[in-house]
Amino acid sequence: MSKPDEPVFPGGALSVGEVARRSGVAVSTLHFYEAKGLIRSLRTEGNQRRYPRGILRRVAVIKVAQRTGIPLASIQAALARLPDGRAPTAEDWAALSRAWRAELDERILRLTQLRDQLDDCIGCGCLSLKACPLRNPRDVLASQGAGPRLLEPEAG
Amino acid sequence: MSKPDEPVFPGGALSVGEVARRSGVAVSTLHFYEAKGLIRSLRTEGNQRRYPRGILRRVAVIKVAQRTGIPLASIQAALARLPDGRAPTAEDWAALSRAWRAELDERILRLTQLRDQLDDCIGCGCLSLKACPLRNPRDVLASQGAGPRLLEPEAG
DNA sequence: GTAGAACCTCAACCAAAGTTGAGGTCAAGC
DNA sequence: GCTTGACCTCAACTTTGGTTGAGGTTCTAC
Repeated sequence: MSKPDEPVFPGGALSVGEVARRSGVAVSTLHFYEAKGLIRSLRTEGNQRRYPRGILRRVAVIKVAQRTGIPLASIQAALARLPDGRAPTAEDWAALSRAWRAELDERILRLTQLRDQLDDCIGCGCLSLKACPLRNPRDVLASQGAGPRLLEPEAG
Repeated sequence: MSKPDEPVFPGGALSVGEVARRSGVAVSTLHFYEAKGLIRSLRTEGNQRRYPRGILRRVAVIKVAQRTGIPLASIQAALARLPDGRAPTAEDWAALSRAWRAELDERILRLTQLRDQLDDCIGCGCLSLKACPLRNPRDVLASQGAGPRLLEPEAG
């Protein structure tokens, strides 16, 4: 409360330290995000980063997307599709949110299916049974043709 | 179908290649799991791995746990608590499943909360607002004391 | 009795998402 | 005008969950 205010830069720009403090991400992470193309900065004459106020929203969006389980590379790709010249509008952000909500739905659905299957298995101890859908997709499902699967797609 | 059957080893033991084929994980992954203490093998006189049949269930359990998002180290710890001498019973596995089901519930719950918040935000574009719970935990929530949080705990 | 498949170990490499540290610069207060 | 904190770059390191490759051995089948 009695601490001196943060320095106010021309145009309301924020230093990297301020962005770190206010967004809750480390300075090194902001550097890292910049290297990955997730954020950009202007530089002072002395080569220090300055961010427009919109950076806080952008970082917040990145963190939300990360919490949904989306990898940074995908977040970067999505952010890259935002309008280039002007600041993004509420609708721009909302469109991103809708897309990510769909991915989140997908993840929740898959985890829920897994949970339900696990429930079934708890009752019967069926991880020991050949027929258990959780047990062994290659052994059981693979031999039943290429139809829809109960499980998450395999990583490979 | 016309392929020769897999070799049958004494006691129904399985070679690493068979386990890989039947469980859907790579041979290198089985080596890796063994190095991490998730599975064990007996060795032939020629130093080749042989697994008891129960290995397929064990690997299946590992994969299920991984799908719920549990890291290998935790899976290893959980498996280490299984009875040492005898083969695990259905109830042993069911106990594991119950524990992991609880973790899965937790993950689903957090993702669902996140989704609901995202829903709210889609309507109002509120990632731009100071008050948005998704936006900036440090800026908003942190200043409200150490009470329960709406969001997932921060990684750091 | 030998070809070739399957196996062995060990080390190096990969990707993601950062963190840490060295060595040096910038900026603000006294 | 100097000290101190904030900042800069770049390289190396971390963890998780593996994969890849080199160089060598074992097994199975003809």
